[in-house]
Amino acid sequence: MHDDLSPLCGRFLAAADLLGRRWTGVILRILLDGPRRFGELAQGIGTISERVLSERLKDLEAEGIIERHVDPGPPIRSEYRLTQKGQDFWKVIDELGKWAERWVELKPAPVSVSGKSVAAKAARAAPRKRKTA
Amino acid sequence: MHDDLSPLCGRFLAAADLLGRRWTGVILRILLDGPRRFGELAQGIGTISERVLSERLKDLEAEGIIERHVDPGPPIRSEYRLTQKGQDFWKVIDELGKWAERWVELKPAPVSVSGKSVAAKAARAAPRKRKTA
DNA sequence: GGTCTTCACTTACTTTTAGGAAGTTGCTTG
DNA sequence: CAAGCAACTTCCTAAAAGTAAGTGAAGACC
Repeated sequence: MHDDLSPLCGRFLAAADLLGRRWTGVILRILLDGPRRFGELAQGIGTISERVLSERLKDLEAEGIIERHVDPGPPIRSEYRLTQKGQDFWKVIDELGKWAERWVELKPAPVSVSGKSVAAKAARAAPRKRKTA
Repeated sequence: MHDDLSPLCGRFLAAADLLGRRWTGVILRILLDGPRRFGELAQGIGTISERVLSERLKDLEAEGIIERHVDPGPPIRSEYRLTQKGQDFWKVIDELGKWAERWVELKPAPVSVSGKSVAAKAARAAPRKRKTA
């Protein structure tokens, strides 16, 4: 079956662990478009909390994936940009994006189309993003 | 900068959210090698708790990424396998693996080589996998 | 010059998710 | 019939993430 896959070694586990933290993929996706400031990232993502964004940026910086540049030009502004290690992540993000385009259907709203409840199974799980409550 | 990337739309966010749950990438990586049973997955991953593995498998099944086949041949056994949607994920996992090969350095152990503490920064964060405690 | 606002974060507190271990069900083996 | 799988659940604790409010420095407004 895809016997040409990279092996499941410690390296892979570390990478999966990184991407397995919430928002990491989205942050990387945005930074691949170019450097961004803290506020821009927060806005671009929309639903991330500043607390977690701050945490994630520190994680990524510690991993050497992004760099933080502070411009103290009085209105103090910081900017985050990808290192080479981070830039190199682009193929992963791109493939994820392609997969999403092919397979993810936006659920427009839990409406039923011709009697069949479209978002049936989704309803019984998903305590993530219950912003509506 | 990579202006040919897929857009940051709802589809991407959903995909990133999926992969942003811990263990998802690793489970997919293993299933890309072929169908696996619950116990095999648990063993293959090593450090996942059965509780979470069970949860993650249900998530993935609900998303239509894997299928659960129960073989009631008295020793009841279940088997998980990828659907087409799941198989199609292979490029993402493969790129992640390639990135990991290029950029992830295995930290052999927190030994100091010639006086310099090797795992210096790693030490102050990482309450994940503190199995050693 | 006192007040207001922005930016980039922190702190404090709550909820959700993950980890760890023991229990459950159904069937088999000694 | 006690023990042992296999595949899960349950229960309980410990990390993460969510939410809101606060901090500090620099302008901008009045």
